[in-house]
Amino acid sequence: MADLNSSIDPQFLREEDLRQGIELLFYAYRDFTGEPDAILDKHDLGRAHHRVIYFVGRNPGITVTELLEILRITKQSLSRVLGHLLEQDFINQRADPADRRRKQLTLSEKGKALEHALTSTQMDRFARAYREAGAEAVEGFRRVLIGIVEPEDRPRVRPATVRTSNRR
Amino acid sequence: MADLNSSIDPQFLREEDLRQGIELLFYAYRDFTGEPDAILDKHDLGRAHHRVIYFVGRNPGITVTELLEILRITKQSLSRVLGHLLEQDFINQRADPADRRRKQLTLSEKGKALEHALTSTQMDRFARAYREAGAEAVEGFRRVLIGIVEPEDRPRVRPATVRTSNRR
DNA sequence: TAATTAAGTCAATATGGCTGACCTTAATTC
DNA sequence: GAATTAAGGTCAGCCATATTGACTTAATTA
Repeated sequence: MADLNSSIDPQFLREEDLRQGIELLFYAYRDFTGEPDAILDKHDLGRAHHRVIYFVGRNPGITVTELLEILRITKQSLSRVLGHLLEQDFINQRADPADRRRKQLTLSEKGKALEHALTSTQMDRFARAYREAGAEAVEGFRRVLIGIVEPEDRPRVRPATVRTSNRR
Repeated sequence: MADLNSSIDPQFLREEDLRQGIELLFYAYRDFTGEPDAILDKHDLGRAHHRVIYFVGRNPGITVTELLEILRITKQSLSRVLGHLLEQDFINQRADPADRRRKQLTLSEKGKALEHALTSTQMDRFARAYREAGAEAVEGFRRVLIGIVEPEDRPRVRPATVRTSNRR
């Protein structure tokens, strides 16, 4: 790659700043998973179960294949975790009436309760960070993170709520 | 927790926006680890090795205990991974002359080369995202992520380079 | 000298990924 | 209608990486 410390680069593209970004992402992800993990432990569930519960809750009626695309794991890996959640009635499945091979996944009431318990710890963390940083910083946070995500998975909707600056 | 959709909250604290943040962090982390993982595979190493190589490279002379505090894993878990990296001469250790119980870890030339190969893919990703988002967004990104990290692990130094706006 | 600290080790266990092979059911296409 | 394709599930085994707990060694410090 090109010399990152080239004099023509803006200062925030210097190696030191890029490394700080890498480290912040590592630490933030580490800490952001800590609280849910503690709750999951009590239910004998792991982080993989959390991810499934989260995305099923967020996308009611999602199919297994769609879930696999989000999680980027294999069907076999998902199967164990999903099977467990079905057994324990955190998740319900029903055949898609339009294509009965597909099984639509939804959270049960029990699943919704757990989803809420898990996600609310993360929302609290985000809410505090957002409040402290301010709306303009939140918009920057969003813009940078979207740039880090692979283009095909970037969120499509641009929430009206973060229109705080008059760029573009 | 309090009703997140209370009318007194700023709009960016609504549940929908908080969930978008959670998802962005998930997707960003997932994609940010993808490229290094592919390189690591070729060397028969895993993500755990990457983390060790990264933080030893970033903190030359770091001790095992200090590394454990960053990674938040157990000594036994680190031992296998670190042992492997020592065997394969990615990392060197030498006793701290001031306290010979402590072993100072550094990257070998081979380790530095791998560290660079791994990290440069991540720096490229950050550089592109930073460039597209702009200096102001980068500053917001930093501010929010720091708020998500547990206070004791927040970076201490405030780089002069990101002073691009005259806030505060 | 005794206690503490840093590091390493042995053993057992769990989680969550992976590959490969195979099956069922349903939809689509020839 | 038969053959093919697609979605989903299942079984078996493997591997990486995490855990707890008990213990050792060596070096430093009180």
